[in-house]
Amino acid sequence: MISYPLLLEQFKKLLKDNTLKFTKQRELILKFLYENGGHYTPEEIYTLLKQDYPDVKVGIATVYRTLSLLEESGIASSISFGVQGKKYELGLKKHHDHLICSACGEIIEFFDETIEERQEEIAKKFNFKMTDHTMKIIGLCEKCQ
Amino acid sequence: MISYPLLLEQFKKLLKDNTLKFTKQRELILKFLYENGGHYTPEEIYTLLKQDYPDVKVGIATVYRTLSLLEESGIASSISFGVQGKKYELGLKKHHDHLICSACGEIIEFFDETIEERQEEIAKKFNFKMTDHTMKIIGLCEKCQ
DNA sequence: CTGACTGCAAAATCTTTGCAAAGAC
DNA sequence: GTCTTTGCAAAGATTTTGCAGTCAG
Repeated sequence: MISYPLLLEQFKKLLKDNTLKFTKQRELILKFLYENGGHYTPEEIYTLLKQDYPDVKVGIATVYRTLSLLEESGIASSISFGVQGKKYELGLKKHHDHLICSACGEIIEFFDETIEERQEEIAKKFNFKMTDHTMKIIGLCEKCQ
Repeated sequence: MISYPLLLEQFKKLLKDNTLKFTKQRELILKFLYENGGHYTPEEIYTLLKQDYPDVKVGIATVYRTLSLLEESGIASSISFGVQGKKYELGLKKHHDHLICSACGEIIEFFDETIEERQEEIAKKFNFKMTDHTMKIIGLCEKCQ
């Protein structure tokens, strides 16, 4: 796992390369995702940031804008919950898929080589140029059953 | 594939069993999904219905309510496009997953036994009681590459 | 008849945008 | 200084809800 200072450098470079500016808000959001390491909605990030850093002004719009930026740059990725919005996580980790508990919302990550391989084959079979893929297993986690 | 009259009977029975009423609007939406057999957003269904049956009054709210009903009853299923909403299709067919072209929006269905099996195993491994699962392969279709 | 259903418009969500002020470089 | 970014509030987009009239059983 990459260290935070390194990640920060990477982010700063990315900003510089695109003539974007490094701001306190952008750093806070990146840091939040790094330190908390889970899946969060924009709203959650906004609320928790305000709570943790009452002295720094962050608007919800900035959270959205920054998350989009992080996602476009490949630093973060999102997982969609339909009408209920999206949750974001840092995309530093190896690719993985998700098990989602429909009762408590818990998200468990997993990776399965067989599935990955089959996906490649399926894309090839349909002459699809695969750019991304997601897999969600919805159900009840151990606790909620 | 089930015939339409049979599907309609099934739907009517479902309504009766739940003390719900069989209405022209509900029938039209079911029929639309049956005859068009693809994936549609509520908005699309609403617009096309008004176009095809100018004499029948259907409100967008009814489309949403009916689609939810069909989904809850297992007659239809939806596939989520994040912020861009959901698309619905009849769920009569055998379970399948989707290849989605990010350029033209085309949706191709596929089924892969290996992936299905692995999903079961993964759920079991995490003590998850799987109720549903979705897999989307995003990419560029043959035409759009 | 009775209770469910409908369309309408208003409300609710979630997300994006316009703009003037603030901040990075 | 210049040009990007920000927060705010307003606007958008999509979906849901309240309600009085309508309709199925």
